Amino acid sequence: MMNSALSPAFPPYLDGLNSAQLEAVEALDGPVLVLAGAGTGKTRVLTTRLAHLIQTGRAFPSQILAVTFTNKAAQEMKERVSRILGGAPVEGWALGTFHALAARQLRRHAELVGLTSSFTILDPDDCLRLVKQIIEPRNIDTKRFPPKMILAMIERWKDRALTPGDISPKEAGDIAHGQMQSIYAEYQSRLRSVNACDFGDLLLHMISILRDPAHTAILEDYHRRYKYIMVDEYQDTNVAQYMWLRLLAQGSNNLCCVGDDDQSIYGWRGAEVGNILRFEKDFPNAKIVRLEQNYRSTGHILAAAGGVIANNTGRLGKTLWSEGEDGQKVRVQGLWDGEAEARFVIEDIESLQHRKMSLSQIAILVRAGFQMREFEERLIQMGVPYRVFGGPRFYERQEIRDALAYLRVVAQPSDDLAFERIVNVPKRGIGNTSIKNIHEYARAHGIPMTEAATEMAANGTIKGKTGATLGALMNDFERWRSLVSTTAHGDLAGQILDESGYLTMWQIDKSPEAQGRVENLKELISGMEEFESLASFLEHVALVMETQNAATGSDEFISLMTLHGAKGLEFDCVYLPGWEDGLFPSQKSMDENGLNGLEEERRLAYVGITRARKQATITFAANRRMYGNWVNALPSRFVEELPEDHIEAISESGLYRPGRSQHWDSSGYSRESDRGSSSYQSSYQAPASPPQNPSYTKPSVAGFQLGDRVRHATFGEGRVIHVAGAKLDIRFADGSTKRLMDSFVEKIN
DNA sequence: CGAAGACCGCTTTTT
DNA sequence: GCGGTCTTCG
Repeated sequence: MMNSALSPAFPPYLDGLNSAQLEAVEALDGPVLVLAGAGTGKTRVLTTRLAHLIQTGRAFPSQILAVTFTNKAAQEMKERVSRILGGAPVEGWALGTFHALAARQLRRHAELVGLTSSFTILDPDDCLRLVKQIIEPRNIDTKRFPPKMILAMIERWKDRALTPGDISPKEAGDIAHGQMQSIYAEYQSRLRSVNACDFGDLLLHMISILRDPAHTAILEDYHRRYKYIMVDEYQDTNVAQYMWLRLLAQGSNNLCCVGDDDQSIYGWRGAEVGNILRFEKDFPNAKIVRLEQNYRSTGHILAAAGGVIANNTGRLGKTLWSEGEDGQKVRVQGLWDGEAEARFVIEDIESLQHRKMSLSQIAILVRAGFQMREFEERLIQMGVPYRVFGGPRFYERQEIRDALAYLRVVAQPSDDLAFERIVNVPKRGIGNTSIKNIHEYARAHGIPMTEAATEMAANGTIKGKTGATLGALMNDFERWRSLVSTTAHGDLAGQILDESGYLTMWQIDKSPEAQGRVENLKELISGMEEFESLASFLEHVALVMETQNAATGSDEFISLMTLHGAKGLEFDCVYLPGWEDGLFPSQKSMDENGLNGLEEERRLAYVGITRARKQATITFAANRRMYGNWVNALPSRFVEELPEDHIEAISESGLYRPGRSQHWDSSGYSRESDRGSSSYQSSYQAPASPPQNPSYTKPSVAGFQLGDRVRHATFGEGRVIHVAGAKLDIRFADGSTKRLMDSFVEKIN
């Protein structure tokens, strides 16, 4: 389409958009829903539209509210928009995650919900501790109703914007012996009393402020401020997020939501596909734009994915098409067991590698984390560099959370949860009994635990050595607090960790990971320096939980991650193992959520297949070891749903399942020959025989052994002193010990 | 108070 | 089969 011919003033950034994309970009006024299928240029539309708003003078950046789900997405949007606009960063707009934006608003109005503007945002760990405290005196059967379940229930209520007052006995059910409503109410009041919020509260409190008739001026102010609102991944919004958006959008009515109902995979954490399905009803006269031209995948891949997702009901309906080649059919392979599956996949990857395929273009996408181990072992054994995505994040590490707890107690003396976390870390002889006493004293007097501890140490309620230690610690906190305004917070943090003995605790620790923890703490401190204040740093950590990835040497590694983690990413070659009923679709999902659960699993299958640009390979195993037991499995029903014309069985062997239509069984298995005689084949000739060794042999440290000399791109030469799976502890020439992924080091002689 | 053994239970995860 | 949590004992 000759866009540039239409008008001489046609901005260059609109060049190359297809007609649907252009329509979405140019529909600036009124409610707009952009239904963007996988690989249809969603981000491009979003960023171009933002740039267009600014470029045409429709809005100043400060009049735009742009919402994403993850910090990563926000970051990407920021960069791409400024690139379109010529490189200068866009200043003054409200671009961020739901939580970051709501937090910013809530700091302005915190008093209206009984908080101060310096409220703490608790991490899930603290929230859980709070729940435990609340249910402890209530005689609740924690076997039947574990704290996690109770917290999850509260979170789901918050996702739906329900406050304790909204919980009917029917809604609460007989969970926790009918005490859920009162537990929730107590949870909220305890949060308030420590001047804290959980993530859900950020939106919940803002909603209650924005819809309070007593504060219409606040809502009107936001209406004046935000002329245009844009939302990414709308299919993942929960009710609370929807309500918040809706309140803010009432002013201008210029709301543009982008999403794909077929990629809604977060229902289990409160996302409401209904939000996107109902958009037209919620926003009358909404313009709907469908992006259906796919620029990512080949025809066969699209058709295979389309065939699977077509089995879902209640879709808005899109059909992806592509101008590209049909490409290679989706390959389907049954294997004997999980080990064979891993062997098959890795050997296939090696053959790709020999054909000069970049490892960075290959991904293995699993349904659940436990599937990764088998692949990791095999990858190590074969020496294929890989990286696991979605492991524990920086902020989740124990030492980081402990350090943050120290800082929180300093910055926020009423933060009881932080206080409890570190009062006896390192061990100071202030045990559970003392903590309980402090807790009771604090509750009885209506004061924070820090204050209670100070009093109790001073007035002799806690005597002897414990009292003295506690008194000294409280003095330390007082002293650190007095330094906040005069000391650079990075230095202060270093001082606190040092003087509290926390750093020493790890320095003298002999375990292999202790060294790494010390490094992490140093990284934390150096990372603080770029923040204005201790408070703004703590805010950042609470909301932005990403690790700045340390240098990883080369980017030549394959990616191993869950299907959930792969959303939004793309690779030339994608392996989708474990397509077995019960594992994928997950039995639990189907048991708990019935048809909805199954359909969400199917969307996950759709997401998985559509990650592939050129080649998708689906595998399933007849036998799998789960929780130490061998179970035999049937191929996933999603395998059956793959349209025959677009798939190819790789070999006839290993296909069992008598009595089911084995449409791939007799079809082509031409790839057999060009793979050559692989060792794995023989094991499948006789699928009736069980594996000789059910507890498969653990590869004894693939490439690396104790004492091996290795070289790392950054750290130089060293020696392997410990091996834990893929992780090696290496002592380097400078005397330091580091725990590294084996794929980042090279063996030397 | 804290270390050591028994016991359960177990998908996905961002903020 | 592993890891987190609870219980028991010194």
